[in-house]
Amino acid sequence: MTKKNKSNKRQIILEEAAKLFKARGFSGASMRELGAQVGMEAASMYNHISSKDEILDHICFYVSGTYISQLTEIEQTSESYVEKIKALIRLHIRLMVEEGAAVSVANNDWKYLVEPRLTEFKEARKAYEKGFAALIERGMEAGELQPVNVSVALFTILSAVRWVELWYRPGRGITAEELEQNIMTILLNGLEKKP
Amino acid sequence: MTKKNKSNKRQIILEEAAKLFKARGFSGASMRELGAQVGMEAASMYNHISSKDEILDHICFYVSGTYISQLTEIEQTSESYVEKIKALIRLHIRLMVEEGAAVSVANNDWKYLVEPRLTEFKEARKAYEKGFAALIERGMEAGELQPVNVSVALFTILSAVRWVELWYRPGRGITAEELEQNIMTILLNGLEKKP
DNA sequence: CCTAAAAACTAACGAATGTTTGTTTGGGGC
DNA sequence: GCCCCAAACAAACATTCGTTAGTTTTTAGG
Repeated sequence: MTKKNKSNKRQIILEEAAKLFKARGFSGASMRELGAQVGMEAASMYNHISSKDEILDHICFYVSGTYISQLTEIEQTSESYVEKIKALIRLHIRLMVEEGAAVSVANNDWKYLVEPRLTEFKEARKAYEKGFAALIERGMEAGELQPVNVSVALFTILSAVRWVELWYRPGRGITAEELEQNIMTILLNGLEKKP
Repeated sequence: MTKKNKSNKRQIILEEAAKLFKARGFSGASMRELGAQVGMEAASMYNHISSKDEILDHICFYVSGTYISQLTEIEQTSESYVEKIKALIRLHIRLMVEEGAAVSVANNDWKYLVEPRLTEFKEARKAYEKGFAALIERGMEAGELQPVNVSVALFTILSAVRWVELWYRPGRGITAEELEQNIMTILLNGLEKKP
């Protein structure tokens, strides 16, 4: 119980921190603001977390860990490359919809991580991009994808999915599934109507 | 001369501020850091600018002003909708390549603007998005574009172009023209190879 | 050269920052 | 009913923040 309660409070702090960091930025958010949002004094939170930096660390590596483990899973399926890429795009959209705040913080505030974790994070991200790029490259070699610059394709996909955090709200007249469908269509089939 | 010199120093401060804000975020960047980068004491900069907030204000509205004036220009041409949209995508990529720091700050740190300028900025951005969305909608009605959710198409385009700031360096083995060509192909024709 | 203005500097301000300290509180186990 | 310890608190810490004040240096014009 005690442990559970402790984990619980810690979890609440981490979740509220993700929301606050997303709204005000890591540097712009103060521990006193966070305390107010959690419902306790700033000092009290140090019973559950060890520093502001640790909060950011937890959020960033939670997100990067999720991405990487899902990538490894998708790599091992026996789908076509197009299907694997689709699955990754779906993963990005879903994570953005379900954990928008955390993903947003990992995307925008990772630069405030302190060494050596900053380097670790950058390496994890690079590994993920490399794995994703390999799928795109294989897809081209297999003739499933159009021949374009692989890095450009990779980053276009990764970015095209980022705006979801800024725009998507449940009840905006579009469901998460429709969102996926529309983004997928644009990225894979293109906007222009072919005769 | 005096006036010119003053403008000059002011311009240098604004440019270095854009770089610094991009690297460390508006909240994370201090006036003392900026002073060091400009080559003078923090206090000395107040001979040329009136506050840190004013710097951010200048950067954000310079960028939004550029976008809006270019949009109005493109709207008035007699090209097809696809061509107008292409021109806008080119504009985004070019501005990102040429003024990456300022664009980046306007994209990420506009939330630190202070009222009433914050509201003004948000309204300007909304007006721009509305104008851009109208072009997409007309393009669909004219049968030039595939029928997808207009907002999704709009934000996918706007985001797909954002990563350029994080990735593009002159001399990365790809020219700005190739970049444009590749992004345009992906967004308009799609990644998937059609039989 | 002399002078007056522009622009740089040093020093300091009050406010806000993350965090520590020491103390109080309150609920569960004996 | 008592004790204990996690968890809350208020108060204060040193540091950093944006900015101002006062002073000195640099610059340009007569």
